[in-house]
Amino acid sequence: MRKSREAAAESRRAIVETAAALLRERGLGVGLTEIMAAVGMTHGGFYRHFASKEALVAEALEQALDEKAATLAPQPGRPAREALRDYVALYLSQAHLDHPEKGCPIAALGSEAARSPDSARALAAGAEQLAACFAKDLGGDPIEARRQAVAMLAAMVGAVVIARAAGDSPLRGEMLDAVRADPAFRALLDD
Amino acid sequence: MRKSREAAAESRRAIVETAAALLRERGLGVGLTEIMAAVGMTHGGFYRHFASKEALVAEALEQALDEKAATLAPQPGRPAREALRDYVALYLSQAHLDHPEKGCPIAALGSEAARSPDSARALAAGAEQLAACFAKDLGGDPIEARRQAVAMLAAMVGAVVIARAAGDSPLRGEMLDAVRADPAFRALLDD
DNA sequence: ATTATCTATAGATCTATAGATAATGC
DNA sequence: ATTATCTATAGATCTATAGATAATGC
Repeated sequence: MRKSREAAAESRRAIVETAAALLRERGLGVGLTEIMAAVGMTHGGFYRHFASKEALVAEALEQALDEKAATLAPQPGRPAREALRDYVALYLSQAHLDHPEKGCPIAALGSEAARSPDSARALAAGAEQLAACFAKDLGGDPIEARRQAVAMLAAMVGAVVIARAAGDSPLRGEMLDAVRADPAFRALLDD
Repeated sequence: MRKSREAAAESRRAIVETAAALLRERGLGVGLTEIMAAVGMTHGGFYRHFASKEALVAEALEQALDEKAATLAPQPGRPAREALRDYVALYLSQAHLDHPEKGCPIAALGSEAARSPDSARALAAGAEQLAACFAKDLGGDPIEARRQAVAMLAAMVGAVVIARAAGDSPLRGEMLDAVRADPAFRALLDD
């Protein structure tokens, strides 16, 4: 049942993509058997593509975070501040709470990832990337923009983590509202 | 090797306390065998005290969060705002980053707990409790105090989650500094 | 007699590896 | 001939339970 070189590369890509979604949905404890089954393969084939589960996890997180940062990249003819505004609005939305598998890996996996070095490194690199994009898009004094970018990232991640844990209690929506109404966020979102 | 009723109650208390620390240190994946061994018992004795692992986890998280909220309780002859200031200063400290086992369960377990209903309920109840204490201690207009309390909680949790994932990169300290320097936090911390 | 704890184990995971299979690519 | 994938399995977990043991508490 061997596949062509091209098809094998596609298998690899599918494993990373599927892992990126399943990890965010179910956590770092999700098994290789389940990931491979979701791709349509058996777990035995895994080690032709990756050295270890940890290697896959790191690659999946990196890719997911790069995709997120890419949506913040400057687009010709569109103000950077607008791209940031849309990013923040989507981040602080019910849709984001409901779909961790497509959402921010830091919010979905932050507390667990801090305990496994490779995952932590991937998340930290992503956080740094996001903070740098935020600061650039905010503009103004670079030092204050950087500080505000880092503080905004903290508030966004914390709001989504707590709101998700809140289930369907009132705190769920209140978390999003309270952060959106904070001065720095209002200035951006009301633009 | 049976123990007295009193000693059995002490065993139960020790299991909850040990679990509260180990869960925050190692995550929800920590095994009953390890928890019981840390208490000085074998895993076989566990089910005389608890119906399931999940029941222990919920109880351990509840207790840890109650302890946290208790440090915010009003003390005779001490301004509420001062208690809140100290709480926030400790929360946003290197010591808190370095000792998750004694720290905030929401920051230590937030993203994983969101996936297991009982744990999520415990964390959400704790978050609500903290938000209510914050709002009361902030004083002023109740609506705005509540909003600010919720937003501060989000920023604090997010900052600790990201800072812990950041390992020893510069982002670790920057996270704490950026949130501390945010207007609402400065107003409180500079008192 | 009751019961807190222990030993032992069932049954279900999980990561990783070994060896077989069958299709690609030379 | 090479190699992508599969089957099968080793070895190490993990939660939960069954039954034995021995000390408490009546």
